[in-house]
Amino acid sequence: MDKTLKRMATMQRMQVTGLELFYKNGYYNTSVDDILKELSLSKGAFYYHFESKEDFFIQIIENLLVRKMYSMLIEPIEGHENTLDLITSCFEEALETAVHNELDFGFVLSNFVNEFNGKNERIMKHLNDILRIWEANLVSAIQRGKFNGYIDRHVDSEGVAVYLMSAYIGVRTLMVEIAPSARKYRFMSQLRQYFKSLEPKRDNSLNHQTVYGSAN
Amino acid sequence: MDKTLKRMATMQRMQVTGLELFYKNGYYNTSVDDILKELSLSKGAFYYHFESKEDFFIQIIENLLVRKMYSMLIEPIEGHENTLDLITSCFEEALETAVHNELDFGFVLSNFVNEFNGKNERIMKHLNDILRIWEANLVSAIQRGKFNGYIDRHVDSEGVAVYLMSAYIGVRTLMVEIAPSARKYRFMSQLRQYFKSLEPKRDNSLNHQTVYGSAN
DNA sequence: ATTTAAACCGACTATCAAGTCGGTTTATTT
DNA sequence: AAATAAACCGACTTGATAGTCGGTTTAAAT
Repeated sequence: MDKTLKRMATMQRMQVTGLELFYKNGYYNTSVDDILKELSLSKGAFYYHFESKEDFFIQIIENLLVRKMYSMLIEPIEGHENTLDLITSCFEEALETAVHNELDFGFVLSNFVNEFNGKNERIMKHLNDILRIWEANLVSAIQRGKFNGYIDRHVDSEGVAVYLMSAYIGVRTLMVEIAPSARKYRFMSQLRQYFKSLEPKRDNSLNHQTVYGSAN
Repeated sequence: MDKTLKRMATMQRMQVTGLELFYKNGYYNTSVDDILKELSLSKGAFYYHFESKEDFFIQIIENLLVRKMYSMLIEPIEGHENTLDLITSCFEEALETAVHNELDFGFVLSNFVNEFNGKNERIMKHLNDILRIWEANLVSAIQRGKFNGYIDRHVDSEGVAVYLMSAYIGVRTLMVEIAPSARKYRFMSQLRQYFKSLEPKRDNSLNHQTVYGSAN
């Protein structure tokens, strides 16, 4: 096999297995040897390809986590239809993978935020970057929804974005142990309820000020 | 000093400092020596009073975390007024302590859930117990709100409870790094918006089925 | 004052994990 | 076939930390 190909293949295998184990057991609770044992590789191979465990992890963030966040939580809502529907089905799908205990990258992200917060500034910087991208993307989706008439124009786009991310991250935390499927269902129907309240009010324009923007 | 008093005092000091450090740096990232150094005590003192680090932590959960959860997130909403207002001001206050980087026990809880999930079943059992108590309390608050006419009777109490806990835990995760104060403000105003949508609809009873209960 | 035990000290052990490095294998180049 | 370098091996070093234990201090009881 071509040497560069072999290099890429080995690094890829290490990163995939690394992310799996880091997700399952946490970064600090997963030793490099754990990953290597899984792959029947040695310390030498690892430190030949990566500078350090931390460096390894950052490459995982950049190569796997960022891409997956894009494909699961960012690109799916970049269409130009009703953005609230897009977000709904996007969350629906992401939470479904969570129910089946598969890797759900929105959660992986929030998990790592929890684990590294206050402990590793360098890694936090990378994680925060992803959060910011997610947030910015949600904000522009909401704004698009307003522009297209699916969302009331008085709605605070940034507020909704923060609220959505909060709710998503939170429900994933709650789903880890107790009744994930039931919690997903309940969560989703409350999300729909909340989205209903963001729709444009056409019937009575006098109510707008009281319903929205308690901006004091 | 009385010996039993001294014993209690020392154990209390250890637990308070322990919780502080466990919260700040995480359980696995805080050594027993870290705590002891903070208190100018020795290993001997620690293992004289506690069986193990794990046992120590469980006592912290039972003695400090549970009590604080009660006083911050459970008892404040046990009044008999408008429960949505009670929950709002309760969250408002809890998040305000979070803004000032003080110990916010709802977050401490979710932090630990993240840290121990899949790693320590025994500790998780204790943490899940608290989550369940919180949830049960929220559910009965919502039901009380329905009974008192502050919340529409078609609302799914369990759904709202899960949604509230999710949102709270999530926003706390988001508040750890980026713009906590702004995020708190945005979160709270969206929460109020969501609560608005739970209020009884008196004007048009025909709309009920379409607004609520997409229970398919 | 003496006894007794609770409370505490801190050196020590055992274990685990990150990272190093000299050596070996494998595949490509000449 | 020989030379070369990338890829990999695994024993070893270093540092951290949970838990142990024999000894010392402190304060209550007699």
